[in-house]
Amino acid sequence: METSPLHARFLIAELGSLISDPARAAILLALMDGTVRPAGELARMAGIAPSTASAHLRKLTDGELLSVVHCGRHRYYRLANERVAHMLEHLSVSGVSMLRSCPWRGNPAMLRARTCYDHLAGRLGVALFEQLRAVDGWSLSEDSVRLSEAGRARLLDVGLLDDEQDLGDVPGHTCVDWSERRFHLGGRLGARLTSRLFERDWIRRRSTTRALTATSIGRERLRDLGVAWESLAD
Amino acid sequence: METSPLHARFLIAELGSLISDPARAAILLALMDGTVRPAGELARMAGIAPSTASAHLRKLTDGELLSVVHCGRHRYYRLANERVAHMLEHLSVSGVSMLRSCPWRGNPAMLRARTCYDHLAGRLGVALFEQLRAVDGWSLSEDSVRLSEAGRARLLDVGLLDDEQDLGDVPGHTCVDWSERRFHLGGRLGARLTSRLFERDWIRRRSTTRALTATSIGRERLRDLGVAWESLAD
DNA sequence: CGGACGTTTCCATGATCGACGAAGCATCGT
DNA sequence: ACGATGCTTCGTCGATCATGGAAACGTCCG
Repeated sequence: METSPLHARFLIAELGSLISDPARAAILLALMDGTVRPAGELARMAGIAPSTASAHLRKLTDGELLSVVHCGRHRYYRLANERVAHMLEHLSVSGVSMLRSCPWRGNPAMLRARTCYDHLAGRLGVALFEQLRAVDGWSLSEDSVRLSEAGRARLLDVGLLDDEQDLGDVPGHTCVDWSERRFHLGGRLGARLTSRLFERDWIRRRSTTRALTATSIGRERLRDLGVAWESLAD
Repeated sequence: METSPLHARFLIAELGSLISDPARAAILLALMDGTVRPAGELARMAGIAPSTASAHLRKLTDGELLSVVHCGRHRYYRLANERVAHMLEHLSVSGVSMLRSCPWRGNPAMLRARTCYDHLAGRLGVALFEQLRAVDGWSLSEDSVRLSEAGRARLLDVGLLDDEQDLGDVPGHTCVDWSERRFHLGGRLGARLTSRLFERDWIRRRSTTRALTATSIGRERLRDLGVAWESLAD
């Protein structure tokens, strides 16, 4: 169902209010790379007093643009989820790129496969999404992506899912992969499938970065899915 | 080059201010389907006095979110360009879909091929973008898409471009095609190529809608490009 | 030419909001 | 237990801004 047009204006306006202040915009920009920062540091980066920053941070968390984790006497803030990051990326209007700073620029490993928050991105993420699309593996609706029967069968086939696992109710969403200018899968479904890839030891993190590498067993299984790991290199 | 981080906060904040008012949000929502409406109608739809609406409309046009055309004693307003429309589409954060109302839902002809503002969209738009990508026809940079040498050669091959035409300097950009969850080409380059398609009579408008149909000569040429028009039907 | 209509400009009002300092609260280190 | 540190709450001031009515401007139609 669509959002009630009567209320949509208020939702948009509320969101607009949140980003209509330069200090809040600076805070959001500072967090756009996915980092987690304490309140004081954000105050300094925005050039405002701690008390002022606190008020802004409260608004942003109340508005569900930020999330906060208590840790001792520190409070660490970060973007609430990847939807917020994408929303901010798309705020550019006048041809000016406000893309989140790309730490993977010129990093082949990151371009090939990486995590985007909690799900798969890069060429591997895109390729998997496309391969499952090719076999009608997704059921696309207006605002979500779910695993179709065919998709579930496919993943069961290659051994990523078990018999009893039914992810048909888990919603995901398409996620714009700007490094590839294509879509990959995000949302809860994207996170679930990615954690399965880790559990099965098909993929592993490369050292401390968000870049990923496929294990030998993973490469075999990916080939079963129609994705040649070798071809994903630049 | 990236936008100066010092100024990005102000650009974002300015944009936020523009959409932070329910009345302005209502105006933008009313125009999100691409329609063109006079000031009085927008005032009525937003539930505010004409004088108030006039002030809002001035801000929105000054902020380059709307454009206005004089016509007699009327002033018709519309979204400034498709970037604004996409920005608004992407404003949804809380899982609520604020996608522009899709008049092509369940309309096979629109899904197959249509214009999106001034460029090609739907399955045909996506397929052409992907086919040229497959032959390295695009040179993708951070914030623009241009025709590469290979791409120019390809289009020259199939007869879409002439010898003397060099669109290498015309910038375009990727444009999210939500009906297909893929990218197609927008921006000035997208517009230029699309108008070429019309000039060559490869495609024509279907009656008065934005839906398109391929002529028989067009279908031949598209096949040369690796796009089978018949396969784009649902 | 004169009245109707659509739109904008001007103006005064009321409300909202961001700014910072001081004080309060919680936690860490010694 | 004590001060130091990180952060929030409170109170107040000043600036900004949305609002609608009245008046002015421009255009269309008798």
